[in-house]
Amino acid sequence: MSLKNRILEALPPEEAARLAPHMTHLDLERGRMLYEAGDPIDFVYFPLTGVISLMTLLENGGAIECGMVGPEGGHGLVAALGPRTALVRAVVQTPTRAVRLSAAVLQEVWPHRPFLSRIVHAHSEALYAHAAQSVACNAVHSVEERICRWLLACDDRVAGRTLQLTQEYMADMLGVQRTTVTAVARGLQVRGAIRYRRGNIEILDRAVLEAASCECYGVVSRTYARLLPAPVTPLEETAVTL
Amino acid sequence: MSLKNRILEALPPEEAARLAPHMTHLDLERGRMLYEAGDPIDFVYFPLTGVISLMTLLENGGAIECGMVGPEGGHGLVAALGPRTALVRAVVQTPTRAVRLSAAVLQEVWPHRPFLSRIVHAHSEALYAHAAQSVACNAVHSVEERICRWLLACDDRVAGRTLQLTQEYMADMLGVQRTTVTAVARGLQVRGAIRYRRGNIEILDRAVLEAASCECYGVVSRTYARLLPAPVTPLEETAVTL
DNA sequence: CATCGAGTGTCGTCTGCGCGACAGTCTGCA
DNA sequence: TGCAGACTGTCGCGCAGACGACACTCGATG
Repeated sequence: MSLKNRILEALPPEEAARLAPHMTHLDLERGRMLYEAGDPIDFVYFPLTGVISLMTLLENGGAIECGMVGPEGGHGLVAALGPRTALVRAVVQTPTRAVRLSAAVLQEVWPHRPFLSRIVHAHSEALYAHAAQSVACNAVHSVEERICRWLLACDDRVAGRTLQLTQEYMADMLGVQRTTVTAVARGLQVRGAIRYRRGNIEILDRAVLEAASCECYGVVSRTYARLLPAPVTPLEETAVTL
Repeated sequence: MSLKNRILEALPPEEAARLAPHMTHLDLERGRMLYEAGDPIDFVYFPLTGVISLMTLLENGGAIECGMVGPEGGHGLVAALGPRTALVRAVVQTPTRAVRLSAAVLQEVWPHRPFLSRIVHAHSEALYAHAAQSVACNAVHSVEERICRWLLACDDRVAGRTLQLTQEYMADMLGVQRTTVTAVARGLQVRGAIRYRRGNIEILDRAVLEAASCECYGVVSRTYARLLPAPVTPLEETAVTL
């Protein structure tokens, strides 16, 4: 996977040129909180690789993932539209390389640029589709199905075959017990789908994961593919990663 | 509760005047499907009373509720922005009186009207907040908590104290067993919170429901209150309904 | 008034997973 | 090189809720 953000790649030259002076490259370490719910949104983050998790907060201190932003999107894009306040917490889930853009600049430029405008709306639709599917998923699908779905979604957004995250972290995000995650992970390892090693999950066989995951992975992927710019030369990329 | 849609009520006179000629009053019977996922969106519906449910479809034919639109909002508003395609199924959940507006007119008028523009974005934020909270809710809260939350949310949107819906329907929406709903409903009836009678639920004591529901009801209500226009003269309304 | 179907009540079984406890193992750090 | 803490593995108990079966009751309809 190349280190590119698909929205930035798809920007028409003029719009890219207008925004470029306001962009900064950043490396975001895992666990860093970009926004707490209610924070003012000052910057939009476009990941080149890595996952930013959107989390719903619970009274008991827990936080459940309700969305993801990776190289297919940008976090904070929605805020460019109206109320510049974060609705949910945003946390860097895996080490992330990203481009940061001032939200004020975006907000000023956006209304006059048809491409940006379209992409902002499409992105918010895609996030809604993700959340809506997760509502149903959490209501009726098993923990194993949901874990597989989640691993695949992460893998899609991270360069390389290894995800840096612990089982405990994963359990918290999904709202399940750590011991349940361990049991499922063991099963997947036995079946050759993944390899676990102290905070690193290596994806060995996506086909097994896909078979064991619920329909939600495919449904959401297809929605993203329909709404957002396609990866640049997907065939070449596949060749490279293999 | 008066039969008014809060967005329409809050429209500045000029915007209301511009849209009025394109509006039609409708009575929508329970169960009617306004949009299937993927349908083109031709009309926006502003309920005066009643609930339109947004549903995520599952492979097994099931459909889980992932959002609600009542007198506080409008269904199809989001579509005015960009892709005029329904993301999820929309079904009339309780008998609904609504105003219908051509989406084409809205799409044409919207970009030039600051109020409409703001409201459309705020509404889509609110729907996202609802879905995001439901993701967490379905992951960690009990069926009883979720049922109470759901009854309260319906009650907020329906004129009168009686909700016309069966336990079976409710079970499908929430993605739980009908027998579980029956058990919970029995318990709530014993506690004097509701009264059940063949497809009609009467809300007798909201305080009991609130105590038995999870935090999610309050969280989402407050988000709606923050983002969307307040009910017209809420105090008077309370007096009337009592 | 008889019938039929939709809606509700109830019971029993089974299982996925929450929840707590603890043991084992790896890695970084003193 | 040994310690400490982070991470994973495993076990057992208990329960919420899935799932199926069936009986009852209300209300509409001929």
